[in-house]
Amino acid sequence: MTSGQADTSDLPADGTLLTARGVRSRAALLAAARLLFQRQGYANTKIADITREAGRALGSFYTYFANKEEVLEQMAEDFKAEIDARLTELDLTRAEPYDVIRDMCAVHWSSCRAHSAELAAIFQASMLDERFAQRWREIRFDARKKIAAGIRALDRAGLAQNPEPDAMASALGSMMDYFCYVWLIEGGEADRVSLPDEIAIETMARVLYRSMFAMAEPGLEREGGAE
Amino acid sequence: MTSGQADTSDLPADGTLLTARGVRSRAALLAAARLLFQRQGYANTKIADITREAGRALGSFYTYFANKEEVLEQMAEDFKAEIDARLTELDLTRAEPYDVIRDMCAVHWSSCRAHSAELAAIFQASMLDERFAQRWREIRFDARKKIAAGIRALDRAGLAQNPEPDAMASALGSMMDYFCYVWLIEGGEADRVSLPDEIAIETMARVLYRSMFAMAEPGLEREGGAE
Amino acid sequence: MTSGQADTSDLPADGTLLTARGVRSRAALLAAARLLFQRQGYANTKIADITREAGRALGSFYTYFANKEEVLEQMAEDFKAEIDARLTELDLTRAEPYDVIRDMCAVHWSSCRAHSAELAAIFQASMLDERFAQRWREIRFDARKKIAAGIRALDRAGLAQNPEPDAMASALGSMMDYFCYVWLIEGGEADRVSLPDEIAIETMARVLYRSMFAMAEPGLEREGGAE
Amino acid sequence: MTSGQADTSDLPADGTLLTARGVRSRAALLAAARLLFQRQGYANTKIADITREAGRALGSFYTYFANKEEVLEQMAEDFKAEIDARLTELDLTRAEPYDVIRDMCAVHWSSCRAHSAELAAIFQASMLDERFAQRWREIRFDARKKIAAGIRALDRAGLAQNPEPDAMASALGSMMDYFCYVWLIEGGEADRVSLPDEIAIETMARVLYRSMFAMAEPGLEREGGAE
DNA sequence: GATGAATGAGCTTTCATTCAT
DNA sequence: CATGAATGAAAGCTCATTCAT
Repeated sequence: MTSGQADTSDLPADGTLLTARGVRSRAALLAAARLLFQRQGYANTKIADITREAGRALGSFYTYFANKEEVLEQMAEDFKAEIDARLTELDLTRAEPYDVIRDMCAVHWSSCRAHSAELAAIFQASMLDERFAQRWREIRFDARKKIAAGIRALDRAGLAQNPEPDAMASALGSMMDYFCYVWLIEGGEADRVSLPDEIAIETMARVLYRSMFAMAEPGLEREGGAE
Repeated sequence: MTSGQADTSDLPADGTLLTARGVRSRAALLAAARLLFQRQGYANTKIADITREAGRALGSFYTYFANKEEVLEQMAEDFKAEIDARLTELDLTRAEPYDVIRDMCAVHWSSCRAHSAELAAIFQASMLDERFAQRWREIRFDARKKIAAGIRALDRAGLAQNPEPDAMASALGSMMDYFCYVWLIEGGEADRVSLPDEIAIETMARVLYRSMFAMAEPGLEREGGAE
Repeated sequence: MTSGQADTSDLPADGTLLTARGVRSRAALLAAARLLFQRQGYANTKIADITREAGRALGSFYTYFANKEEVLEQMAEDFKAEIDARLTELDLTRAEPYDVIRDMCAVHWSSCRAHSAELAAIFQASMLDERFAQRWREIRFDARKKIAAGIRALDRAGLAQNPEPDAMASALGSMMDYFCYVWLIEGGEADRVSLPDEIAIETMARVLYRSMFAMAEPGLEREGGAE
Repeated sequence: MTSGQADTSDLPADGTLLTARGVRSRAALLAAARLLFQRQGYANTKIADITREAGRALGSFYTYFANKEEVLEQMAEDFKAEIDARLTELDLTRAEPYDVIRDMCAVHWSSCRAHSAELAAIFQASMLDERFAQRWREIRFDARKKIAAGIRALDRAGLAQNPEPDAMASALGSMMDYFCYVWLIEGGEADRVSLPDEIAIETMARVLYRSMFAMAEPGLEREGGAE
C-alpha cells in the first residue's frame, strides 16, 4: 500500500536471494536513504549518512548496493511502477472528461507526495548526471504520451485544435512535474510555503483541461464564468 | 543588449575597481564558467576547470570570486536583471491579449536560450543548496506576480474565472521554467531532442492563454477551431 | 607512569569506542605527532607529515582527529593531567621547606622533559592562536595558584613579606615555564646548549626559595653564604 | 624618541639610498607591520595585510623588504639597539644595589611595552624558525651576561653565594622576558588581564634582588619584613 | 617607484570504496 | 553477513612572490 518496493526490495543486485536478516538490512538502508534524500537532498546525502541513519555499518551498504546511484535506480523503478499502476487503475470511462483529468492529477499529486523522496532524488540526479536525465525522460514519457494521445483524440473528434500535441504534452507534463516539485519538495513560492491538496490538484486539472479543450471546465461554466 | 553584466563586471569581490587587465580576466573567467556550466553542469564544474578553460592560473579565480557560488550569484543577478528589463520593455497595450502573452513567452524563451548556462546552473544549484533555492524563488517571483496580476484583472473584468490566481500563476510559471529547462538544457523528451523556437513559444503561449481565458486563442477561432 | 594518555586514547573524536586496530592507529598517530612537534615544531608539522611518520594513509588522520588542533588539545589534556597528578603526589610535609620547593621544581623539570613535545607545541600554539593562549593560561594556572598560596602562607606566618603574591607567583611561574622551554626545547642560551638536570632544578628552586623567603636556602647558609 | 628605527629605516636592504617618497613608504610599511604584529601576531600577519594597512600596493612591499623575516630582522635590530642603549644609560653607581636592579627592570619593562610588537614578533618567530631562535638568543644574551656578571661580582665580594651564575642568569632573564610577554602581549594570567607598571617592575626587581642577594630588598627590611 | 594581477606550490579536508577481521 | 578502519584521489582555498604596465 505504501509503496511498490515490496516487489523488488528483497532481491539483491545480482539476483541472489537474501536471508531474512539481509532483507531487513536492505530495507533499513532503503528507508534511511529515502528519509535522507527527502530531508537533505540526494547529492547532499553521503553513504555514511545512510548507514548511520539505518543503524548499520558503513561497509554493509555495499553488500546490497554497488553505489548510491543504484539506490536511486531502485527507488526510481518503484516510483515509476507505482505511478504507472495507479494511472492504469484510473477510470477513463467517466462521463465527464474533466473528472478523468482531475483524477489523473490527483493520482499524480498524491504519488509525488507519497514519494517525495524519490521525486526529489530523481529531479536532482537528472541535473547532475546525464544517465539519470535519460532515465527521468523515460520515466515521465508514459505520462507525456498519455496526454498527447488525449490531445490527438480531441483533435480527431473536432472538439479542439492543437497543432503540436507533443509539445503541448511536454509543456503540460513539465507543469505537472515541476509544480509538484516546487510545492512538495522545494518549499513553494517566495510568498507561500505550502498548498492544500485540493487546490493543487484543481489548479493542475484546470490548466490541463483548459489547455486541451480550449474552454472552461464544467464546474465554472455553470456558474456563468468565462462565457 | 546581450546582458546586464556590464553594470557589475568591472567590480571585484571587495568593491574595488579593477584595472583593464582585471576586467578582461574577470570576463574571461565568467565566460569560461558559463561555457562549462552549460556543457557539463554547475555541480560538475570545478574551479580548476574554469581557470583552465579561461587560460588562467587556478589562483586567479580567487582574485575575482570568493568561490563558485559567487560566480553563480553574479550570473543569477545578471540573468534576473535582463529578464526583468526585457519584460518591462514589453508592449502591454497591444490590442490582442494573446499577442501580449505570446510576446512574453517569446521573451522568456529567448532569454532562457541566451542564458541557458545561467538557467542550468540556477536550476541545479537550487536543488543542491537551500540558499540558492531561496534565490531562485526570488528570481522567478516577479514573473509569477505578473501572471497572477493578469489573471486577477481578467477575473475583475468578468472575462474569466479563476478561484486561485496565485496557484494558477505558480503552475503556469513552473510550466514555462521547466519547459525551457527541458528543451534548452536537458535535451528534450525521450523521443525528441529539440524544438523550433516558434513551436516552443506558441505552445507556452497557448497554455497560458487558454488557462487564463478559458477559451481558444484568437488565431484558431478564426479557423473554426474548438467551437 | 609515562603518561595519562591511557585514559583517553581509546576514544575517537565522536565518543564511540575503538577497535583494537583503531586504538593502535590512534596511538601511532599521536606518537608520530609528538615526535614531529618536538623535532620540527607544531606549526611546521603538516598532517601529511604525521601520517607519513605513523605509516598511515593521509585520510586515516581524520578517522581519529578533526584537525591538528584536536591532537594538541588531546596532548595538552594529558600533559596537564600528568603534571597535576605528579604535583599532587608531592610530599608537602617535609620538614625543610626548601626540599618541598626543590621537589616541585624537580617534578616540573622532569615533566617538561618527558613531555617536551607537548610543551613545545603548547607554547607555539599559544602564540599563534588565542584559543590556545587561553588554554595555556588555564593549564599553568594551578601552578600559579599553588605558588601564590605558598607566598601568602609565609606572609601570614610572618616569615617573609610579599605585597603582591599573585604577581610574584606569575613571575616565578613564568621563570619556571620559560626556563624549561629554553633549555629543554629551544636549545639553551647563546653560549651553551644544555644544562644538567641537577643544576637546572637547583637553579629554579633557588630562585623560588629566595624570592619567597627572602633569604638564602639552607644548604648555603650552613656554608656561610650570604649572611 | 619613540624608537631607534630612525637610524636604519631610511636605508633599503641593498644599501642604496631612498628617495623621500621611498623613505615615507618604507616607514609606512614598518609602522603597519608593527601595528599588525601586535594586533594579530607575527605568523597571522600576511604581507597583503601589511600593505593594505599601510595603504600601499602589495608589490611595494618587495621594493623595501625581501620578505616578512626581513621586516622582523629590522625590527629586532632596532629593538636590541634600543634596549642596549637604555641599559647603557643606566646609572650603575647608585648607592643602593636594589635601586640599580629596579632601574634595570624598569627599563626592561618600559622597553618591552614600547616595543610590544617587536617582542611579540620575536617571541613568535623564535618558536617557528630556528634562525630566529638563534637571533633571539643573541639578542637576549647581553642581558644574561650582565646579570651573570652581577652575580659573580656579589660572589667575589662575599655578599652572596651562587654556584651557577650562568644558569641563574638564564633563569632570571627567562623570568623577565616571559613575564613581560605574558603581561604585555599575551593578556596576563587566567584570573587577571593586566598589571600596573609599578607592580610589574617591583615584582621583577624583587625576584632579581632576592635571588642574587639571598635577602630581602631594603625597602621591606626597614618595615621589619622577613627578619 | 608604484601598482595589483598572475602564478602555482602547498596544505587541508572529504568521501566513495575496499577489505581484513 | 556485519563491521568499521584504511585508503588516496579530488577538490577547495591560501598566500608568498613575481612581473608587466
